Amino acid sequence: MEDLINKIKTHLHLSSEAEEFIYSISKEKTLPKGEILIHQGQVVKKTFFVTAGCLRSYCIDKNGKEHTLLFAIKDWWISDYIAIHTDELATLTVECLTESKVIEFNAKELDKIHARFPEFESYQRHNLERHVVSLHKRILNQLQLTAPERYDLFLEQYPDIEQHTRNFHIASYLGITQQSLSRIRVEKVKK
Amino acid sequence: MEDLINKIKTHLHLSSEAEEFIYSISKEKTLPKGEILIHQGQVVKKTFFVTAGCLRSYCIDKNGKEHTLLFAIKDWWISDYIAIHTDELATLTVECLTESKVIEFNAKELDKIHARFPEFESYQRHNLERHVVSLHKRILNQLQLTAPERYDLFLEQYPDIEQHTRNFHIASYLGITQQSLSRIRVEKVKK
DNA sequence: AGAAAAATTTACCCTATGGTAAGAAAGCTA
DNA sequence: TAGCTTTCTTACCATAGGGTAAATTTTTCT
Repeated sequence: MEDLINKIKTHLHLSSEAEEFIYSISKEKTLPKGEILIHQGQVVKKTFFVTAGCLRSYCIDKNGKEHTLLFAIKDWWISDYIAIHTDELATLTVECLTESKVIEFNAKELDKIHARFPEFESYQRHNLERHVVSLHKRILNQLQLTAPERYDLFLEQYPDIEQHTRNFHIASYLGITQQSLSRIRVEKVKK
Repeated sequence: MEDLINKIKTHLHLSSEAEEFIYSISKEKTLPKGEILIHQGQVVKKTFFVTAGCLRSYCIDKNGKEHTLLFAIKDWWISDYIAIHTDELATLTVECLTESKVIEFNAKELDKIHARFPEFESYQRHNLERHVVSLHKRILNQLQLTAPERYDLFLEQYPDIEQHTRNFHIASYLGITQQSLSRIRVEKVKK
């Protein structure tokens, strides 16, 4: 819980009322590896702030193949924002890749923070702007880089994540098969 | 100019002061086809609201190939938000695909609207949330769909855009070559 | 309209990545 | 630690899409 409060405080003066509000609507949880927090096809009400461990969100396509949208480690948020903001059922699944600690919020309740404490508006706007930038970059990288280049970039961007993930998770993030990633890794070692 | 004001008014009560502010910091422009609004490698200061015509933003990779990030038609915003929000030089180029009308803003000045008229905060937050959702969907589509499927979806999402764009623009958005798109189009006609 | 430029199509072959399957390695559980 | 399960690697062949180039069509310019 401290982690979230501290993170906010680096960007914002947090009144004791606002801090109290955050406490009142959140629940800290420790989750085992493999736990599913959001199930594809179900209603999505929750959003999670990660304080330890590693989670990922992914969709399953018509052939049963998984495609990873996001890995979330300490200090990241994770949920199915497609579902939350379009009021549809989950297209994503969110699972714990390792034992993890999260702070759970009801997304609709959390949203009220902006009305009650307007100083959160611009904080949240900045978060969203940064997120948009990272998504723009990811799309451009997917368009212009080869699979080995994307893998190298991934390792730069998530330097410690291989402790937490299996290779097939990374492959499904990069848009290649597990076998291709395995070949790419072999080539890297040769050099 | 009316278009922008009207668009905002569908989401927000717009005070006459705020309307006045928007007028005071904006400039309406008619641009010929081929005009470049943002040049890769230069400082980005401006952002554009499109009221007529069609523009696109794209990057050029190390082999000289173009990759389209976004097409913008009536009522869309376009700029290089990577550059604006990271204070770096433009990685993108923004060009007019047809003669177009835009409302030009200095991005930093426009940003002040949130401090001066706080009601814009939540409006902008919602815009960003919707944009994030569309980017999440695009990434998932790129991961799970074949090129012909992505093309079909593109035609659904931008039903009238083929009037404005060349096929190689669309190919560079879908992440395929012009030649592949040509083959896909031939196959579609056969069915 | 006619010439020039640009875009599209088509054909050829090539390469990166996919699919399947089997064996090896690693990780988990009792 | 043994046995079971999952993941990773390797090998094979298959295929989607890429690269080059030339012919054709469309668009632009004067």
